[in-house]
Amino acid sequence: MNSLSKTFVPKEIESKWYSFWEENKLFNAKVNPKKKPYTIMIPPPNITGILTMGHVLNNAIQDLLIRWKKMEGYETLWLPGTDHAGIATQNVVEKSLLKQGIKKNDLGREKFLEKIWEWKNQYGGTIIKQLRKLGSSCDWEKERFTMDEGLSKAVQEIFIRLYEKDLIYRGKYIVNWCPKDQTAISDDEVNYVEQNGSLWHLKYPIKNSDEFIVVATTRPETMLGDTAVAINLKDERYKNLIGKFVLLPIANREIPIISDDFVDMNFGTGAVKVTPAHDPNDYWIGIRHKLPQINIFDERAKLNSNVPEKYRGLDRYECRKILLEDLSSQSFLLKTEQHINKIGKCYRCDTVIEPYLSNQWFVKMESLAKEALKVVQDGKIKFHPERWENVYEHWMINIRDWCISRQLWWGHRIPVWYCVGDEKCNIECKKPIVNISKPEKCLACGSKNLKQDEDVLDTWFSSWLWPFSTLGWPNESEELKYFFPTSTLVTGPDIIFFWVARMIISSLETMDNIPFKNVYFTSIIRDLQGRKMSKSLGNSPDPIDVIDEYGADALRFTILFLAPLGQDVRFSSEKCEIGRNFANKIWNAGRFLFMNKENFSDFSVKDKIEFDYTDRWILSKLNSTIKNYTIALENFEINTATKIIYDFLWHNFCDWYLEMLKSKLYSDISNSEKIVSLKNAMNVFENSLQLLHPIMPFITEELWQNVSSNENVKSIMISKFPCVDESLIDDEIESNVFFFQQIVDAIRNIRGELNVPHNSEIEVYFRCEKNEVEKILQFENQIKKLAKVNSISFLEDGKVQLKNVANAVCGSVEIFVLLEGIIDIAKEKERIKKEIERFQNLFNISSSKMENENFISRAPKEVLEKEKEKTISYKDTLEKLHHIYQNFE
RNA sequence: GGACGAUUAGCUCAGUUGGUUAGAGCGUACGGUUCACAUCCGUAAGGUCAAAGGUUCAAAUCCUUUAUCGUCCA
Repeated sequence: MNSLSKTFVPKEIESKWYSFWEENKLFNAKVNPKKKPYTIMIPPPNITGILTMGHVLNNAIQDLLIRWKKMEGYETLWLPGTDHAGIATQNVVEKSLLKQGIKKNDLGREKFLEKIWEWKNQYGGTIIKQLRKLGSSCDWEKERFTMDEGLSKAVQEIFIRLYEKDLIYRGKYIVNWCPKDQTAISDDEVNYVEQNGSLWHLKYPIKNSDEFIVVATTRPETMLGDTAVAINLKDERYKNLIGKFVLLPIANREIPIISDDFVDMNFGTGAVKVTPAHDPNDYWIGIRHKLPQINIFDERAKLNSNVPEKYRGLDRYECRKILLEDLSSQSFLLKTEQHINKIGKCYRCDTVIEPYLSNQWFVKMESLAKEALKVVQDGKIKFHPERWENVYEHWMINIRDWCISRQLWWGHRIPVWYCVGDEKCNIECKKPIVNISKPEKCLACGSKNLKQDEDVLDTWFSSWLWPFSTLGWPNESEELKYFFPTSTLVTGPDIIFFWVARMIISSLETMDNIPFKNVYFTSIIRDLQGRKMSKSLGNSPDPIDVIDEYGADALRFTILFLAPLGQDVRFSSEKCEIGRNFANKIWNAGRFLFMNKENFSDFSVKDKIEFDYTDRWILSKLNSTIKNYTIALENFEINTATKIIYDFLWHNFCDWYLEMLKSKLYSDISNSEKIVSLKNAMNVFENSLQLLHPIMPFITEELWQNVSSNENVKSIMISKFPCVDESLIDDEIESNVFFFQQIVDAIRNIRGELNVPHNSEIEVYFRCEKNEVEKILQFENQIKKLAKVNSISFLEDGKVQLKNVANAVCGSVEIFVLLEGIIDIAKEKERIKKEIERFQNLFNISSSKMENENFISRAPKEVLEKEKEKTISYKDTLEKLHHIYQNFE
């Protein structure tokens, strides 16, 4: 192993090992009754998407879980795939065709879909390719797409099942309608912009009275479609009007005065006109109060026949102008206020969108939600962090029906046919025919003139089946039986309603089982200013660039290190230095071990040699690390786990253990003794690499291949995950080594503070109890090596007064560092004085507690005992420091 | 308006059920390149834990209020 370069170069090994894993089929999962399954379904990214930092975090966590569970002996399946993203994909392709001068409508539905498939086949796999760069151990042979044949079948199947159970229906729904493009658009496609507008106050006369109620509106023209006036029940001004009627001006209709919590008493006059057909909020008020919905526009937003003749055919803004004049002349317009409001515009053509009622398909959610709520409340499904359960509950309790139809071409076409019919048609022909394929004829009139519903289903209507449709449902495959329910879902909290909740619902409905046992909600990645990373801001680093610069391991490590459970994380690519430096550190620790191993031509040991305290110490530390690391992972405390292994490798293994090992390797002990320690070092290193592998797969594989103790196992991926050996956790050894470390720290502190040159070795004297002499001597060589000391001596109590020394007190041990000629007495005096102040402070705090009777009577015994010891120790240290200080006088 | 979260060193963040001398990484200052690593090693400075009350022998941690920021819902 002399080929290891001085610094770790990720590029040289990443693709090599990824191919190795794939060629050896280490990512592939099989039904294996001898093993327990562990399954993760990837949240399918959008085929138009490219890898973002959010994906990096999300997939690093999934890969960590999969690799860890695989090493623990589970049959792991991480199933990858993508979703077809109806709106996004259709828009992308539509735009690119427009650049070539081709319009969607000129092509027609079938040709356009062909174009989308072409696009999908060419570009749709981008993100999947990028995931490999990260090291993701997905089972690529099982990759799925939401518009695959099998998954499409699942969509049709669930639609029909729910329809037959009367859980799917067709109804009116208010959508964002673009009057220019004449299509509904999704909420995401509406841009809300602030505009200077007006707030018009209109007087509505109350029936059988001379009084008026004044409503304030930003859209007076919609009054022609008003079906109520709403006020807040708590509003004293209007309380007595509830249940009365007003006579709607111009339209001359009677409409009721109702009360609804939605009404903001402080906005406008506190009374609002309700137009259920033309405002989303009013729509819901209308639903709650069973109000009629009067649509006053046609699809071009011109007034239709539901308004008085005078206004028919007018554009909505033209109508507003004329109507305001009429209201004014008839004294219904009380006043006009300046008002800034937000209006929605079509992101494509900038036309003001019109909330518009249209025919849509819905899923009845109420009955479905009940059990889905229960499985989370009962703890069958656990959320991490838990607090998202509240959000989930709130949504489930206040659930609304789900509008699943979309006016698009790209997606699963709704499996519904309508009889277009002929002269024989009757009422029954109007009933939709729900069927996977086109029925031969209308069941009512026998006509063969049938037309499929033009709309497609919401993309979420296919992804809510993802945990089981990907395994073959509705077919009862062996894989479905074995891998379902899945183990953990890793996703963002922003899609808890869109996706997580709906998967739980669909799974309970079709599989009669939960879809996953745990849900891990990831952090949101922000930039350094705390802004969400987004394409339009351009503040999102391209993870592929980051991988090229720092390496995939470094990126994975850094993002997991920075992202605590449930908190957002501020990221910039420079932070990957944390991971890169750590990788380099491990790399060099490996180099050190391999280089030293090569110094021995025969690496076997014949004599029976026991481990010394340094070896037992690192084994003790290793085992508590294994224990804490595993507990952290089991609790989904991933950044805690990351910190634990970082701290162990860097600060225990490298900083102390390897340094102590050096002093042995360069001493005159026997080769066998050296080899025993070196072998132990390699064993501990191997275990550390295995712990770290799920986080940093590439570098650990590369190093493990050189350190592996088992030649029958070809990859660290399938080596056995370290298991804690409690018998090796040794408190006594740990406290002894801690004692030694404190001594070394104290001497180093003196060296550092007094600027003793690195290469000048120093003489050190100790003054301590007899039993501690032995203890210190045990560490003699290590102290010499780690604190750069050339001689160690002991002073008998009170016998010698040393001048020209720097002093330290370390528990009951006094340390004197001989610094003839170097030491500045005044400076040293100052240093000791500071120490005295520090300990005096500690002593005061501690002793005042011990003087507090309440503390003594009420604090638990252990706390009391500990405090007592502290007081004694501080007092002892203080006395020694005072003594030293007096020596200067 | 409601719900949830955040506020700890110059910066980014840890801190489990109340009891440690409140930690880490980066940055800063000083010293270091013969023997794994300058992507490194050693040392140090830096905090009235957002504010005010309260509970307790004991509060960064629990409770109340306030402020600022953020997310979701309406």
